[in-house]
Amino acid sequence: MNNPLIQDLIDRYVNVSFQVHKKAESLIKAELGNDLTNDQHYVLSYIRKASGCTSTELADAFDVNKSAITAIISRMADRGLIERTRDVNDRRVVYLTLTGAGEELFRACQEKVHQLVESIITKFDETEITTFINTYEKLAQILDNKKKDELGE
Amino acid sequence: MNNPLIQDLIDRYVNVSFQVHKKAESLIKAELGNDLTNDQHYVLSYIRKASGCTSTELADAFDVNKSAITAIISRMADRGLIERTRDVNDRRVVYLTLTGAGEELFRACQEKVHQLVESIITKFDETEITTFINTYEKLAQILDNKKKDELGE
DNA sequence: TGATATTAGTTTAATCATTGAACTATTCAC
DNA sequence: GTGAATAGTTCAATGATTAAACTAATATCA
Repeated sequence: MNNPLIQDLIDRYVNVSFQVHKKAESLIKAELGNDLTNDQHYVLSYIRKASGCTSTELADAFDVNKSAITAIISRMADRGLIERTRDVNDRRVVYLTLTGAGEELFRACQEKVHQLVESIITKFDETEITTFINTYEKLAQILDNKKKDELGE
Repeated sequence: MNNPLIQDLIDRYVNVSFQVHKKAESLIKAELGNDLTNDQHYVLSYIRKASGCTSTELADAFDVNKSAITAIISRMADRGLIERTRDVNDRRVVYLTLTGAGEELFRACQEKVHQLVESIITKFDETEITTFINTYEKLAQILDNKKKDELGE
């Protein structure tokens, strides 16, 4: 297609998503300091919500190789933030949970991240931000389907 | 603040931005294949628009240490994608430009990325996507100011 | 003018993230 | 009960990142 309007939207989207992504990561990283990398923060966040999840599930959610997850989990397990427990019935499976220390560190980091996000989104009026997040969530859904389509083919 | 509505928006935003970011990176990565990493694609894209820019400028735009840029540029210069030219008047400064090969590779990759983005944004109606991008751009601006504020303090 | 600051960029050592391939151990299927 | 599939790990290689020390060039200003 050669609709110039669409081309312009694509350009703007590619540009802005790249910029926001870089800057947001950087601001979050500043909040996390030396306690957690951004990836580790994501992983803690995921396990906290889905306590007892598996590496395979994480690899799916994060769209990475299972060995990448093994590496991240190992680093955090070494620091006593995450615990691995083998399933008694299917001994191939390993369940992931936060330790007390993991929970505590996550809460402290999440507090900072929420304050950061709050300081940002309160610069929008409520309708604007709600509309934005709605579309954003729709986009997440579309990307998810896109992924599944590709695997299905 | 304890406004539960805001808290909900923050939760939704943190979640969705994380998801979209992961999935989008992954889809773009699939398009780029073994030709370029996502970061390298960003760098080519930047230099193409700002031909003759410096490492310092890139480090600013990408919010990373200058040595990170040196490393990325070096890898791509080794592959003949980017050229470094010293300023004649201020011999500390190095200007970055794409080589012919860099230009060509970028165009091929950009073509694929644009097709991907087009297949996604055409699932929204035009008003929706325009509104979304407008807010997104406003967000980019706010993040940028936030960054400058922090440096200023 | 000349000593000192600053600036642009690189190098180095260390760490984290990622992949693909080979591997272990377990369970499933027939 | 043998062969295929599954969950997870290990290993080797590569890329990205940082902080600190460094080189080389330019700016400052006494």
